[in-house]
Amino acid sequence: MHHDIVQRRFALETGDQLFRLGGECTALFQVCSGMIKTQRDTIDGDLIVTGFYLPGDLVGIEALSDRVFPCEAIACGETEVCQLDFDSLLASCASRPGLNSWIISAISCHARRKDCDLSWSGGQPSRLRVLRFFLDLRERLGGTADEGGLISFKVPMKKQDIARYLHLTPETFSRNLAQLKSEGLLLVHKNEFVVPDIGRARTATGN
Amino acid sequence: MHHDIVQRRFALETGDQLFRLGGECTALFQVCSGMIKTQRDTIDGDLIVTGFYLPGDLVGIEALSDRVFPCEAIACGETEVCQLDFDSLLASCASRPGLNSWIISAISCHARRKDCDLSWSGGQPSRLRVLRFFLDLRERLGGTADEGGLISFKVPMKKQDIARYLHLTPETFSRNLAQLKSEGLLLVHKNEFVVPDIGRARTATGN
DNA sequence: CGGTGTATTGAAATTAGTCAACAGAGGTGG
DNA sequence: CCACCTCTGTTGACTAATTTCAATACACCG
Repeated sequence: MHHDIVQRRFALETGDQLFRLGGECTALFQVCSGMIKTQRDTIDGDLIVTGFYLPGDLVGIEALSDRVFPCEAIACGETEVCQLDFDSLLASCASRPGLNSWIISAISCHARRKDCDLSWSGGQPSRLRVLRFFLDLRERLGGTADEGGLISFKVPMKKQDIARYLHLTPETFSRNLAQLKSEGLLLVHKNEFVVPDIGRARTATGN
Repeated sequence: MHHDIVQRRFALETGDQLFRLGGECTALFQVCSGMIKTQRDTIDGDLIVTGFYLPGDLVGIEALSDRVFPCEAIACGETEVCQLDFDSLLASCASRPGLNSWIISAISCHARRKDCDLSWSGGQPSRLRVLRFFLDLRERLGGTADEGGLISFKVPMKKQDIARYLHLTPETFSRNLAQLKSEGLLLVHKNEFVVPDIGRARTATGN
């Protein structure tokens, strides 16, 4: 989609930095494969993860207005991204209304996602936050059905990153994950996750 | 600014609904005076506030992509808003590059704000969340300096709303507020708030 | 002067965080 | 190929924080 505005496409390895906090920003990035996480230090020195970006997602939207990145972006696993320069993007928008509404729509989606994140990243008990996180991730990743019709999905990020995203300590996250496994709501093997009974899992989240 | 794209301007009373959850969305709203809050039910039945919008802020950005509001918007106190229709907005963008980048910039600012909210809406102890909330609000509201050079600001929303925004119970919020008052970090009279010593308050937040 | 909704306060129960020790996986070098 | 090292994740006991439940105070409006 919109191949003519892609400036370049490149690959990142695990841990590679796509951009750094405070860096000047002249382009957006769209994830093609893999995963990007964004993170930032809090004012009391903790590190928190502010988002995970999957294929199709745009990274860097927060920097469009003042062109400075408010966070750093790191690849979780092997990742490919496309680079979309602002200036050529804006220039193309002028001549192509469709492109313009595509961008606005994409940014709006991003805002909606963040907004929804706010709904469940705080407040509710940690066990629900963890379960919802995996249900949401499963949905976003799509996953591939195996012979039994179950969908497994690969989780490339470190557990510590998930904990930092959910505002939990690694210990609390680990305990909750163990509990969810023992309840049979999640099956875990290495980085492969399976939700054996979606209906039951949804019920457990209160839905 | 951009008067020609304002479709209409109207006033709301306390508690009036600007739009409802799931409602069809054909326009953005810009707050002219007063305050708008957005809220939503969580899947377990709690009500949470997802944002407070002050004069200049755009409300409804999350709905741009699929044109359905993901939350409801309510006026906190007497409020005036401008309505900006999507279609005419997009049409105007085509002919006016400046308008287009203004919109993109505004949406990006919104995203950045949400992103920063995520940084402090969870995790940190409740006392810091409360203090930071008021420091942030003070900065956004601007406030008016009195004879002593201190800036007081009026807080139109209910305390319960703030609690729901910060993912705290009203009780916890109330206790923290009482503590901040007793520490002399906040002065409160009715809805008027004063931060007597900004430096000390910032230090207390860990900054 | 009630009356209703909102805010505060207290004590108990629940939850998450902290600190410390241990286990496992992955990588490096002998 | 194995031993070792390091980083990450797990588990346990303890501590600190927040929520919950219940009662009371306060403010606004009729």
